[in-house]
Parts: sequence; structure tokens; C-alpha cells
Amino acid sequence: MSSAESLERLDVALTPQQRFEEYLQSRGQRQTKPRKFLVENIFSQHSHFDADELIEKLPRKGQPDYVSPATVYRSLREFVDAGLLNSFQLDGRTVYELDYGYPEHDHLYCTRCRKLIEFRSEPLMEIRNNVAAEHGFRVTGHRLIVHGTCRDCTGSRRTKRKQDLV
Amino acid sequence: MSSAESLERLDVALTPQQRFEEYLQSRGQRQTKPRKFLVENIFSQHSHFDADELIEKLPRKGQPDYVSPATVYRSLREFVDAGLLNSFQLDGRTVYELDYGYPEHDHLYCTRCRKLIEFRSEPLMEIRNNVAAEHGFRVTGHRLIVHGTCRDCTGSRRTKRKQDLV
DNA sequence: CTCTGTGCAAACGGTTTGCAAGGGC
DNA sequence: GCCCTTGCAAACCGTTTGCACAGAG
Repeated sequence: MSSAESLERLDVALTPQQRFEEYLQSRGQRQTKPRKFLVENIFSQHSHFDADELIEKLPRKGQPDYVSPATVYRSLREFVDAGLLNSFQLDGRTVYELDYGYPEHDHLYCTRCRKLIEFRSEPLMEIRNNVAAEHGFRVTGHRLIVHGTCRDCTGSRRTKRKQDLV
Repeated sequence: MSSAESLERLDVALTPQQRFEEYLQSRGQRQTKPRKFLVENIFSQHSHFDADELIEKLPRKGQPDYVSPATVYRSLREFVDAGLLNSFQLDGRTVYELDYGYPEHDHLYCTRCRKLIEFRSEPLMEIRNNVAAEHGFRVTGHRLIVHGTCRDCTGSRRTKRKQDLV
């Protein structure tokens, strides 16, 4: 119900770093410099991003703490698996967002400025569950993206994209 | 509210073929054999499909009425543009479904058998619109996919996919 | 006859992977 | 020291595109 663009953090027992450490240990995997660096970097700000945007923000090849694209991709998948991040498809690329420590939510997507606005709706969940129940369907989750034009972009000229819903 | 797996057709003034013909004419494009063949083929059954599945169903190279993959891809985009088809992303591929003559709806997606179950929900639309209104967001549409296990697959063993929601 | 559409093959863009060297534990 | 992890480059996969010929109007 909030009109803020981003939702607030929840209280969680462990830091993302600790949680990832547990995940790694439980699978006999190792804590490495790239992995630590990436978790730290990603959780230092709340935003949506794709692999390419993340790579842009990181040190270039030759710089200290450089992480290769392959490792970034590999790590992102681990983070999703570990429950640190969430991912979904938008305009062909995979978009990631912080999951650990943040409440479940859906998105409004402004097709003009490409901004993602988060929202929570309890009634929405109820309806989802009711519909599923009617179909004898056991829900594990859902993905909802509402397309349109955000407040800031409304009023200026209309969007030109022809295929908003893909 | 129906528990059928597919929704019923609406009454529409023109056949898909006629509608596409109008679309082509309005843009100075031509009615060709491949395009006619594809529209006919696609609207001869109600189902979800991706480019590859469609290509599989069509005559192979060398056979009469062969249509090249490039043309299939090009045509699918035109059909979406013309309002004959709808498309969305699922598991990395672009899924198409009949749009013209069918009511707006959302999907339950069984991650076990990969079946897409259609449903309509008026309350869902209302909530969507309310949420959008609260954010000063002008809606053009939305995409909702509920992931889980369908009736037929429930009861047998659980799904093994690790990343249901991507 | 003109101009759009098609088939072919090459290109594309995001992501994944095989491999040999690097580095936790 | 063992084995997981990394970086590199090549492969991948679904989709798009440049081009020259075919065909609709």
C-alpha cells in the first residue's frame, strides 16, 4: 500500500554474507575473494540490475578485484540459488534484485523510463491462491509485471514502443 | 471462474485471415503464400507454442509449402503486431498464443509437465488497477504467470527444478 | 515493372561451458 | 595436496539481419 518506489528491509538474523557462507558450506563450496567481493558489492545498494550493469560497475580488467564476466554470471546464479537474489526476465535480459531481507513483492514497469516500481498487495495474493485452488493447482510462486507509464513520465509524450507486453 | 484449461472463443466480426489481410493492406504489405499458410495453420488449433514447435509442425525443407525459419520468425512478429497473437517469455523462449478472438487472461504454469492453464479473474484486474492508481501509474497491460504444480501432476513425485521462478 | 517478401547463411547478444592454471581449506 | 574456482575463449541458442533472387500487385 505504500507509495514508495522501493520497499523497506526486513529484520533478518544473518547478514547476506553470513547466509551465503552457510550456503557454501552446506554444499562443500568455498569462500573466495570474487564471491565475497560480489556479495558485498551487490548488497551495498538496493536496486535492480542485470549482469551487464553489474559488470560495468565492477573494476575493469587489470584493476584490483577484477572479476571475469564468466564468474559474474556463475555467481549470480549461485546467489539466486542461495536465496540472496531473485531474478526475472525483462526485455530479453535477466534482471536481478535483492531477495534476502526484502519482502515478497511485484512490479510496475515503466516502459518509457524503464524504471521498476515495487509494490506489495495482500489481496493480490489471496486472489492468486483462490484461482489456483479452483484449478487444483499447487502454487510455488508467481511473477507479475504491470506495464505502463509511471507518474514521472505521464504528461510528457507517449511511449513509442510497439510491443509493451513481451 | 471456469475450471476448463482453455477459455472459449469470443464472437468476432472477421476471421483471423481477414483481419490480417486488413492489417497488411493498411501498411502496404502483401498477402503471400507463406503468410496465408501460417495464419491458417496457427489458427487451426488453440494452443501455446514457440517458434521451434511451430517449425517442427510445418513441412520440412523440400516439401511443398515449406517456410523458412527466418520467415516463421518474421511472420510471428507480424502476427503479434497485427493483434492475432500474443507473446510472452517462458523459460527463455518466446511463447505465442492466439489472441484475436480470445478473451484476456492469465496463466498457471505447471513446472512439472510444462502445461499452461488459462484463467480469467476480474478481481485481479481491479486490484491491478487500484495498485497502479495509488502509484499514479498508467497501465497498458500486465503479465502474470503463477508457477506451481497442476492437478494432474500433484500426487506424483515433486518437481526437481531448482529455479521455478525465473 | 516496382517494391515487398523470401530463403539462405552469417551475425547477434546474452549466457554457458571446456579447459588449464590458480588458490581455499 | 586435493579439489573447487577462476579466467579465457569458444560454444551455444534463440532470434535477427544483409543480401540477391522470387513473386505480388
